[in-house]
Amino acid sequence: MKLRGVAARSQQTHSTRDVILDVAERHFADRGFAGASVREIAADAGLRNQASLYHHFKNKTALYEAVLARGLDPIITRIAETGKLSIASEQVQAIGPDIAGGLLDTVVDYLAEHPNLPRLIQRAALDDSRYLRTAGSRLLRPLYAHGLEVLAAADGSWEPAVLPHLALGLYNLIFGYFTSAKLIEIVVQQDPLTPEAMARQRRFLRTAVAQLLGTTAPRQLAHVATTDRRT
Amino acid sequence: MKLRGVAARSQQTHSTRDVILDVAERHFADRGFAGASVREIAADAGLRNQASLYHHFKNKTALYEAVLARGLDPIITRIAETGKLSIASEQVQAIGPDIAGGLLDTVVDYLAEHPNLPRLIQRAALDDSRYLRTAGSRLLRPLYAHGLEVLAAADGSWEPAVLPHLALGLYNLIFGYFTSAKLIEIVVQQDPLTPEAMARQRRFLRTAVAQLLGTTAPRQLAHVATTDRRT
Amino acid sequence: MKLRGVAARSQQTHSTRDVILDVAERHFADRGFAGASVREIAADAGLRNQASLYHHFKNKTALYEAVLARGLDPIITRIAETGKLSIASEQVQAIGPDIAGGLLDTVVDYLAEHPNLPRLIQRAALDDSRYLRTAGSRLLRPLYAHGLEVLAAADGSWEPAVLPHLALGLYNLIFGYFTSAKLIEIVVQQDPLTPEAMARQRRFLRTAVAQLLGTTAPRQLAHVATTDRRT
Amino acid sequence: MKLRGVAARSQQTHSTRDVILDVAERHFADRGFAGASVREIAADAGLRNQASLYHHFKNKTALYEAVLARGLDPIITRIAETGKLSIASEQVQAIGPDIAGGLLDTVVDYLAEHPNLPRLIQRAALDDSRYLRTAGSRLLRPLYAHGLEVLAAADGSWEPAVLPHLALGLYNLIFGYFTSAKLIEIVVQQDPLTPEAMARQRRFLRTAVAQLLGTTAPRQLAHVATTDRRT
DNA sequence: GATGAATGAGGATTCATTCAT
DNA sequence: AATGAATGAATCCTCATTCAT
Repeated sequence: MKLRGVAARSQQTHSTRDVILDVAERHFADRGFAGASVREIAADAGLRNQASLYHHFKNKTALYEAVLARGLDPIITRIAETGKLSIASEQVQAIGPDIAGGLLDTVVDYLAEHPNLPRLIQRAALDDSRYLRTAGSRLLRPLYAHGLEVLAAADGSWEPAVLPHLALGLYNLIFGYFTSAKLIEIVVQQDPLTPEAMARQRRFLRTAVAQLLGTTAPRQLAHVATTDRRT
Repeated sequence: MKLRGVAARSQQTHSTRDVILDVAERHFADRGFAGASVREIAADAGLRNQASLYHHFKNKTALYEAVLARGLDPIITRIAETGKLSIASEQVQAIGPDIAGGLLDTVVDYLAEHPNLPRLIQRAALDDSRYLRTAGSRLLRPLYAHGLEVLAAADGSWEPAVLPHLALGLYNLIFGYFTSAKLIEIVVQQDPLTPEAMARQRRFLRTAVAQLLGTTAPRQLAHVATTDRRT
Repeated sequence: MKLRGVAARSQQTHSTRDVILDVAERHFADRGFAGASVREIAADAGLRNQASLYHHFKNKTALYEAVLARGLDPIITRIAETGKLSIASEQVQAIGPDIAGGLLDTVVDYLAEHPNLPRLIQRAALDDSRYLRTAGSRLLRPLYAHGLEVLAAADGSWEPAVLPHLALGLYNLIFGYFTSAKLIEIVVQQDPLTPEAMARQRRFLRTAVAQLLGTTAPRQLAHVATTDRRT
Repeated sequence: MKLRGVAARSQQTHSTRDVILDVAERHFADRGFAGASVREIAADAGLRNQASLYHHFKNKTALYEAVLARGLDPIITRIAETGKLSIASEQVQAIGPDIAGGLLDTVVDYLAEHPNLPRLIQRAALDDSRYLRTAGSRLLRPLYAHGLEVLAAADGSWEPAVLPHLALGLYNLIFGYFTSAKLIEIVVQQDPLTPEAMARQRRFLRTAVAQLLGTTAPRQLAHVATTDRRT
């Protein structure tokens, strides 16, 4: 069995398809859909020729959407699962903060491990790609609807009409940190993805979310904040 | 906004250069640097030939940076001015919320009038363009330093190490609304830039900022929130 | 005619090879050699992979020539057989018209049943493919020589030098109908291959051929024309 | 004024656009639409780069249609003009054969001078290109309708239902000679476009058309045929 | 006999840019 | 200040073909 190039690898951990997806994720996150080059992605994936890539993905667009789907699915799944727990419990209101905290950690952990993803998502949000329009309707909408319910139950010094804005605000608070990573590095001149920085960000998020949801006194939260799961 | 023949307009408010900048801003915001096409920008600007564009801008990059500069300058100026006021006053702590409120309105008003800008900035942040690296060091850093001072003075149950995260969070809260506009439209199926939506967003931001800075009791803020300047 | 899975059919009338030939004939006739795609032919033939096609034909050219050969052989055979009959009879002159009529029907019938063929041949003639150059020399030349003899014997107010042009004219009259089928449909807006249209064409051809050969009075031919073999 | 490559020529007889059209006509006629390569057309036209071609024609398709239009226009114009003459005269019936003879010479002369054209047209008829569908409806249909009128008036041992077939037959008789040129060369092993061959073809056509229209006795036509305009 | 994977060469088209007018 | 023309490099994608299984 004589294999050359990628083929040699394909028997191992990653299939060619997965290698391509990995490389493409990085390229799309770094340079956006328009800025990424199929030629370069193929080359970085160890393919001798662009044509090979088209054996696995019909299109640049199909590749892009496969990358997005692979990245988004776990997030959506995690959020949905956490959501179900919260729905299952009868005391949505009381359990709110804990849920929120758990969800926060879950999502932030995942994003921290896949730092390409937030940029990918943010870029997709900026282009209004067809994929987001589809995935948006199908996946994000129920998620959003559920989020609103939780927020509505969580208390409310908030007038109902403003709740959607609160929801979006929370999203921006969480995702924005990663999205602005490049910007942060330039201005603050610190790597925002070190474990220490991430720990601080997690602490900040918990407190901030608690304050915005208004269910817990800041002081209590400050206490909770010290019991970090991960340094 | 398509124009037929530059000459017709050039006597009026907009010089050809400005027309190009307007069109380019839209294109860069919509599709990013790589996705925008000089040819299309020239065409949309009413130029019959791409060559004409090069009479006004050395190349695509120069055009891009001119667009960024024109868009960023007023924001930075406004923030800087508000900042000076706050610095000038001896009672930073007491005056904080008002300042914050004023700044908020100032910035949000400006962004609402130039909805391309936040997307432009966000894209630039994702791309880590040379321009942002330069402008970032020169303009954003002092701005950021000053912002930190204000936050530090504003009280806060916040531990000092987390303050940079708070600063970034506030930025994301404010800019993210516009940045995610396309996403919002898809998920919520409402135009996020109508006067009504903007008013709600302003109310949300005031309350949220007050809660995060922790200087004012939520209840009072809720009251303040009702006295909107703009519908 | 799309097939799902070659295996299902291969036991029946058509072997995979024949299915491929059928599909290829259609594709080559519709789009020409250059315009036809091996990939699409393979797909339309129910093959899941282009590679399979190469099991049956060495390459695209071999496939093309196989299609041509399969299509041309019966025509040449039929013409040759009719020719022999005519040669065998001592009274070529007298028997001419009948032979011509028989040959006409034979060929037209065959072409009507294989409407791809005339287009295939015409395309091959336009392309000057290597195959036609070979087959042309080998098969068509004797056929042509024989045809000339028949024409020469058939009487004719025709000067000998013009006879080759007459021969070609007859060919164009017969084949051109099918060759221009697409054109006809557009201009006349009628399907030229319906039984009725074919019957009219057969009637036209008999009369026309008789007039051109000049052996029979038009009036008589008009009579013959009414005794159509088919519809 | 320093000019290189095509530019040098463009001041002279042919503009770059015309040079491209000339080259493209040859390529399309030789190899068909699919078989012709934009790269090669550009190169043959003296352009250093394919991109230059796109300055003059939007598309390969646009180029193709420009070639077809440039080739067809004169033919259609000539036929239409001859048609008007015939319509103008009150005695359509009597004048028929002369008109037919004049038209024949006009069209055959033009085709003989532009031997690419018949192959171009034939290829277009075989592909059913969008252009033919358009031009077919717009230009060819009235032409065809007019032709039918003339045929109907010209006499008629022909039953009306067969007249369309007669019209198509005449077309095939005239165009087929050029269309089958490659085939002829192979089988007859003579260049079909020499002045002598063309003269014979013209003689053949006149006699054949007269016989098919049935208005003149073959013997008279044979006489007319000797007074050739060219060679 | 069939197929998944890979590949070099070439397909048409668009890119940003330059030059002479 | 504007434009028509030209161009090298790159774009995405499809071509026919091969190889190991």
